[in-house]
Amino acid sequence: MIDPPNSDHELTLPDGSTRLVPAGTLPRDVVASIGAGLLRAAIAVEVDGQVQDLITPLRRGGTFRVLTEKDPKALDVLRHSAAHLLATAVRRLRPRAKIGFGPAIDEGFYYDFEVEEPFTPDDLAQFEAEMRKAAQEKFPFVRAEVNRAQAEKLFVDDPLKLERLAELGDDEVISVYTDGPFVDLCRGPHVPDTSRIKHFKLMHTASAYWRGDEHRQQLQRIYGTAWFSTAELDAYLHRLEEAKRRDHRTLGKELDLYSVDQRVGAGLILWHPRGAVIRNEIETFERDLILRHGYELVYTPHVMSERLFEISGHLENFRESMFGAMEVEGAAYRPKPMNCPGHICIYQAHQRSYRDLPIRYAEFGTVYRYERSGVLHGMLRVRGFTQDDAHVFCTPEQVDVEVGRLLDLVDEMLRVFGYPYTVELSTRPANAMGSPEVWAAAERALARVLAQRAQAYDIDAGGGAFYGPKLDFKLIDAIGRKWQGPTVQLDFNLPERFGLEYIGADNAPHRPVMLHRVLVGSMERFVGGLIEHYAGAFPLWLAPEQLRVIPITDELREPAASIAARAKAGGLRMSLDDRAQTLNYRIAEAERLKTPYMAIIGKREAVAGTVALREHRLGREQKPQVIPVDELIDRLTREVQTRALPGTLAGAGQRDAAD
RNA sequence: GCUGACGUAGCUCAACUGGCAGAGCACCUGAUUUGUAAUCAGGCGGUUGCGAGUUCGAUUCUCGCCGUCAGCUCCA
Repeated sequence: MIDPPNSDHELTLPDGSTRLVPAGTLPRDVVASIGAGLLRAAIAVEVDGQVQDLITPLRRGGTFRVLTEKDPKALDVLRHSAAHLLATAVRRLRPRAKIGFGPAIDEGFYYDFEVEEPFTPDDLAQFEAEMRKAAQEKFPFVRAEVNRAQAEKLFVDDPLKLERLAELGDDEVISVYTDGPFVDLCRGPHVPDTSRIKHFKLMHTASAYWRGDEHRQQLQRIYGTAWFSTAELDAYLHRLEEAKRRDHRTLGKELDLYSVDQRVGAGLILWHPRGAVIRNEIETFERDLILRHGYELVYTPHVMSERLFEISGHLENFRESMFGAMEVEGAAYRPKPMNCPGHICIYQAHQRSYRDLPIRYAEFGTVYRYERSGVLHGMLRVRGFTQDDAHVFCTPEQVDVEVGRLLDLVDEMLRVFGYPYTVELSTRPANAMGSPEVWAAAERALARVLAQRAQAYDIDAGGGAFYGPKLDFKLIDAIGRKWQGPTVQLDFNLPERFGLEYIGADNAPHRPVMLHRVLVGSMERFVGGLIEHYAGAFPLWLAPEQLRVIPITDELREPAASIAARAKAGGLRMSLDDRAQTLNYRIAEAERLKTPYMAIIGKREAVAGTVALREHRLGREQKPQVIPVDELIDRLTREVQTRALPGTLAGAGQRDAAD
């Protein structure tokens, strides 16, 4: 609540007590009146849900809460101040550097500078040392509110700041913050002084467009991270290491899953046999799943006449990201960027009755999109990929049921891979087509279905596509990162453009609703994500090689070969390693490939009809498990059939840290 | 696409300011017959991403192209 100027503000403290303070009181004074210890610990305060620092005069009343280091919201304040500290250091060492923006971001902060020469890693080390010095100097962050003329004078040498200043409305408070030698046009909030910024590190430098506009100049951006404790900083750096260790590009090479080849072209994936096994298992699993869920499989061509994409509108909206046209007998053809037009044509191959609906067409459809060279990234961002695409054509009345079925399908699918997920409902954007009534009805339908199954969700207001609202599923991987997952989109546009119809019970034509949906999205991106999710140690059903049979000596080749043959007959993917190498060497190699199981055959096992089983996931400290061959095959076969996740096996030990 | 860095054997990486391109692993051959994460020896392997230029001489310097990486921008 914004109180009239000059009146008193009523503050409600967390314990329910209230205080009346004059407008313009500094939060610092309020906090001090609560306790001196609290003032020492205070980073900032939250008033009526707004974070502000201790030296910004109170302009409103409401709930009043002191933020200490324990509060996640204080972290943003720290990081924003760290950005100022960075600018302080840079300005000391590079007085001519012009300053841009320096906000807090997810795991740290950055500051943009306009300089003649790009920064080098050496520069970064110097800046960081200078930051530590400035932190020790314990400069207080001092806030001042100035008028426009004063501000223009302060930033006369900083054109980027002047540009920002010019955008501020006349009714807005212009505040500047000073820490020691550095002054910045800034809304705040900030920590009390620079000595609060202790646990930080400059990460890397990169360039960024001013205001994020690729037509404006590029600035030099320095990224850093800052935390309230060494432990948190170390944990963050450790998370980065962990992410690097799981990088699908490195593991993809080490595990021989895929490659790209300059001669083939950037962003085009070559699936090696071991990677193809994973993809094929996923496709087979999903194919069975969707057939059970009432889908029909279709196939459509990879190259289609450009006229089709004129009808669909893709050409007009996405020409820049489509592969170029090729001319065939005077007509232009293009690699398809989407599968929908093909599925629509199949729908339109017959006249449809309401009795036929819903119709659900599914295809593992390979599409090609021109992505700018700078955005390509391993398997995650490519120019050719296979979508597990499907389109549901239904009556408006069937939308609820169909969306419900999709939620079931998504849940069944994601559980198998061990991904928790969140759901986001994206609603009508400004440039939406179709009537607001239809949109509202569709959004209500989506929300209703989510509510029916008590599925929690966030709303991304205005985040829908112009042609319809959508549900986005975000996967959470093994180290807590979010990935784009399944999407379900309602489409009011394509049925209109293509003139889709069905004959209703009233014997009149009606327009069906179209649902687009993908589960994994793209096989390339999904498998890339799985590599990182599992850190290359796939669950048995996906493992390229499930079992490696290793006889200890040459004399045991025969019994080992017969065990291998039995495993193969049992449907397991296995190999026999009877090379004249030491046992240790062969185990090391199988471990390097993260082979889930090794069956080692010595004299004792050959005589007893057993194997000494070694499990990759148990790591270095493990005792071989001596079990009968039948049991081995039963156990592994069952593990494959149940698609057991690593760590969910009966009697499974802790996963090895060196996984 | 833009900015910066980079591209050397299948992989990971060396080679001071321009002066005969090297190592480990992998691979091949031979020896070793191994009890749970790399046995020993020998050998093969390169138009230094591609193409121009400067130079007596280019992995090294310059330009163009291709690709990779970190960001930015973009992602139906």
